[in-house]
Amino acid sequence: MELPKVGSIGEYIREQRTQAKISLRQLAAQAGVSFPYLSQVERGVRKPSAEILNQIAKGLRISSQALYVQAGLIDERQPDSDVLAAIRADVTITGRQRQVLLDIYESFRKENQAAETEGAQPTQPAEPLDAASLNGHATSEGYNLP
Amino acid sequence: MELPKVGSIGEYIREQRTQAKISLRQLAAQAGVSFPYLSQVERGVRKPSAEILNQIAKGLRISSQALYVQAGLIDERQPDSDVLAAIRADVTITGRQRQVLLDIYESFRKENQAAETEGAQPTQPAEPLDAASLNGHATSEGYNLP
DNA sequence: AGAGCTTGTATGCATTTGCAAACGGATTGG
DNA sequence: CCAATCCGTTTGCAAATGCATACAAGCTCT
Repeated sequence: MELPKVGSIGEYIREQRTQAKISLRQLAAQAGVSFPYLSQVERGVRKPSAEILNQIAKGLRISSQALYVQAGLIDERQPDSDVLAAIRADVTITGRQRQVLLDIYESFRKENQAAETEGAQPTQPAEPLDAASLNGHATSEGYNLP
Repeated sequence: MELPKVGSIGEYIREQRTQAKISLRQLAAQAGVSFPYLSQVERGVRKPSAEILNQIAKGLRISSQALYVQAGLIDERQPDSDVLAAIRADVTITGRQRQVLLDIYESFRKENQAAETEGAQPTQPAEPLDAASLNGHATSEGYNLP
């Protein structure tokens, strides 16, 4: 019951391989994996690790990420927001900074959504983004918002 | 320059975890993996599979792809989505909110860069994110919202 | 002083990966 | 006709993953 609903990774690989008109052994050689193992992978008997997947993708000349998505290793759920995805993917900031940015951005979104559904009543949110919630979550006791 | 010089994936995970100020067990619980194994992963004793990596990324609230890149499982350089561009392109926030996010993000970047070039203690900034720098840097008087 | 709680780490064990070798089945050709 | 190759599959087996359990060090109470 754990098996993915559709298009197991193996079928996808085999499809790509047959479409490329190369044999199992050839692909295995090009990918640098053993052909028996590739056979098992294609039939779903074995579940390959990411490294093997990466090598197979290289041998197939397709993008690794396409395979990862097929394998369900990347939640390619629609990026709920480009900003969120970008912040999460950013490696130049620390985890805490990331957390702060995510919190602030989400509070912005929430505030705007509330204002939308309720109607044009901008005077109401006397404290739309309260520092307390942020402080409670993040350790930094900054964010004093006049 | 793009890729931060990181020895192993484990160090990166531990760095992100400690910066997020959560314990090993907490992250393990959030990620759905056992804490002893997570310990071994962080110290490089074990090499986690992609699924575990994915769960860790989820528990760590960072993008899976960032971890895959760190682990060397994705060598194709996909332009790690630019946070600044994403914020500028976002239409669900107001102009002032946008300005706030941009300011904060850039101050983070500047702070990290200063810490990098200057100090040889990247992991031990007693208060890397201090509210004073934010407020002092803020051009507009206060981040008051709509 | 201890009990009680947390933190991270070492150990034993089922399960799995991934490979090398051996196996049947088609096709070709000498 | 039956070697000579191709093809893909099956079969053991070393090595690794990943977990549950048990362990040692640190902190806070009363």
